[in-house]
Amino acid sequence: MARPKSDDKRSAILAAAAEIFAERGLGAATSAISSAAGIAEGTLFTYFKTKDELLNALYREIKMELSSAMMSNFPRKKSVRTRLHHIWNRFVNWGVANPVSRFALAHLEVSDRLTDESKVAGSAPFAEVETLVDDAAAQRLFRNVPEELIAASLRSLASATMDLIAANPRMADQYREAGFEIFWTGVTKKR
Amino acid sequence: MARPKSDDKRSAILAAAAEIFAERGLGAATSAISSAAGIAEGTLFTYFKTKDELLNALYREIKMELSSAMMSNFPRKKSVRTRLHHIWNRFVNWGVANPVSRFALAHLEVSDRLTDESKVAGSAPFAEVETLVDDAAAQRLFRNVPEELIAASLRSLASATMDLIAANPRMADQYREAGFEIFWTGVTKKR
Amino acid sequence: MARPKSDDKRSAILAAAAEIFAERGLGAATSAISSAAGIAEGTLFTYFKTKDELLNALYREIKMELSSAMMSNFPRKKSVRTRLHHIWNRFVNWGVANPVSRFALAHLEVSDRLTDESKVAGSAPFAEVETLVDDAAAQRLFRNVPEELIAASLRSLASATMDLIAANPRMADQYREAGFEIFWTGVTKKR
Amino acid sequence: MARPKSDDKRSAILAAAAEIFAERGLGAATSAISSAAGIAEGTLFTYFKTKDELLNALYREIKMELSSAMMSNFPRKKSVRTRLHHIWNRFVNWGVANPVSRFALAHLEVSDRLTDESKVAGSAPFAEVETLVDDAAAQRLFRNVPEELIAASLRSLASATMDLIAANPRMADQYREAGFEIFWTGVTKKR
DNA sequence: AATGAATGAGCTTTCATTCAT
DNA sequence: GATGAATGAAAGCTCATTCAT
Repeated sequence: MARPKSDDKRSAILAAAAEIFAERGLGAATSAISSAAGIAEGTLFTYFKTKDELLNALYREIKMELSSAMMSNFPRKKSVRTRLHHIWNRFVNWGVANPVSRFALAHLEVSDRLTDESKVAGSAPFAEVETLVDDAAAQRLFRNVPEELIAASLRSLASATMDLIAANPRMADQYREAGFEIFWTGVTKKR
Repeated sequence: MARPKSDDKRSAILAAAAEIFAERGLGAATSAISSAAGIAEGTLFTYFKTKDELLNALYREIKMELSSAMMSNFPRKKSVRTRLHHIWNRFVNWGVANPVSRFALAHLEVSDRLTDESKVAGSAPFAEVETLVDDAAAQRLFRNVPEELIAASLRSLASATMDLIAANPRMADQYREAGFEIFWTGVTKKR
Repeated sequence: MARPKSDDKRSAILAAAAEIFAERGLGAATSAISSAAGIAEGTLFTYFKTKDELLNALYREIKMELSSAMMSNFPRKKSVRTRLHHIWNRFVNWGVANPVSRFALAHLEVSDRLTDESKVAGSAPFAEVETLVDDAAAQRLFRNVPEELIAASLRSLASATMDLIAANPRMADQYREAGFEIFWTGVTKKR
Repeated sequence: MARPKSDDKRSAILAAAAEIFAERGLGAATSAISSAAGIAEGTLFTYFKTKDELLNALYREIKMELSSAMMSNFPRKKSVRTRLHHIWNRFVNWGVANPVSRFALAHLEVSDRLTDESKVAGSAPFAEVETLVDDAAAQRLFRNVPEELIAASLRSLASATMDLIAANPRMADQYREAGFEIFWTGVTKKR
């Protein structure tokens, strides 16, 4: 083989795309991305046939990153609360540590350019969370609310928490813990 | 003035813009908007000097709409819970009843094209909510969490609730009530 | 109406396109055409939505030109020989007088970018020639050759004649007359 | 030389080029050619420095092929009619048997990318035809027409004949014979 | 010599904005 | 003020050619 397609270059493009998209939205020019990645305009298209393909690849990549950040060292045997807390912390910490990915993801998620395959692939790694919620529901830990509202609440409260931390990083620990308490108390039965 | 700029036309443009932006994102062409508004391409620019000006005007308009939807018949004298419940219900109902505005707003809020003035103007009408939260804090109703997390939780939980209702409108009442309970329980002190 | 689309400009584009295509083939850039037509690059596309649309319009225009050149003052009542001679002369003279159209047409005819509609529209004006050949066949003027070979011979001999005239314009009259004699003698019965 | 440039590969490229150009015109990408030839994109350029060089080589190759098809077993001693008939038949049969070469050649001949050298080289093998025509002229076989019109008529009528055969292969023999009769009768003196 | 990734000029087309009518 | 044609600067993408391997 001649020069093989380099994984480095592919990664550089994805990283540059995340940065540019996070900053300027998906309308940003591919030329901005290639130049940020330090490659020629045409080279981008040997790694991703179209801009949409790049978009979808980036989405899946970020989702995988996030999922592995959330799921590494997952305390599968511990209590529901511990497991949810683990997920919450990892999620929030990931968002705080990776604002670029987070913003890029936000843009990607509201766009209409993700294929169904990407959406499926992107949500697959979160199956564990579903199981967890099912589990808890079986244990009758939750208040009498539709199950899907539980997961949605976790996601949305975590996002709100990340925003606050981004605005005021010094308060990170307090926001993160308080956020989880709101979620947990809101969602579980009173005792 | 011979022919004064017509408020009708201005409104038509804003309505068309909301629809088009909701559907296609902010990248949509101004020509799509003018044609949806039933006016000539050039006419749009006598009402809004640039596309960004239109964007910002639309943002402020939607925010005002939302704010007045939330604040009409506000039970200023009633309990904190009643008042928050009022806001919650109005907010969620508005989002459900005005999906176009809601989606347009979502696009606008993640864009980098809103001026600081717009952001300020857009949040001003929500001052009442702040006051309300202050009030409640003074009454020591809330659990020991940073105050700004309260408002953020309300917003984000309400958004999540709207999404669920949009996906499954028959469950509207259940989602709305359950959502509020999660918020209220999560945020107030245990008794 | 504001500035109405001008027929002048449309014609200028078609003329420029003929010139450029004749010279460089259909691969020539649209920007070369717009600049030759004295308009901005974008303006071309308000008159022709795509390059292919321009191509097809040009084809039909040239075919119409040619057809009206051939058919004006057509001696409908005269002998078959006179009528064929008329067509021959008009065809050859048109080609000699309009080399740009002729070359552009040559490029267009071998391209795979003409729609079926264009091909039909382009051949329609030549129905008269068909009729003429049918007529002559009915009169048993032609030698025992497939009818379609008659028309094909006329076309191809005329083209060859035009090429020779283009290479040596002073011989125009001789080539034209000699060409017709070859055609007529080749195609009709010996007496 | 370690690995000499292979004639096989050169031929494969020319064959692939003929096929691709016949089908899509000269605008076709060199990458399509290299892939059809089963070689790498870059390899094409070790055999032909530029696309234009390939174009010109292909033109000459096809012309040589055609010429040798026409001239093999040439009945040098037979009558002018027999010799012209031989050429005619070989020419037409070649075109029918090698549509790819024929179409590629058609594209090449109208392009402006052939060098003068190529044009000269391409016409050289047809010197024999010239001689033949000279010969016949000396014998006063031809009608009183410019000599160059004779060769041009042969070429153009043969092309027209090939087109008809391509459209209706079952009629091949009839078209070929009738075509020749038109040519011969058209061009020679009446008796 | 062979490979195919890398390059960047060039292509067609879109679009916010201007301006003649 | 209203209109929509005119503008030209991008945009995404292609492709002949180069060059590291």
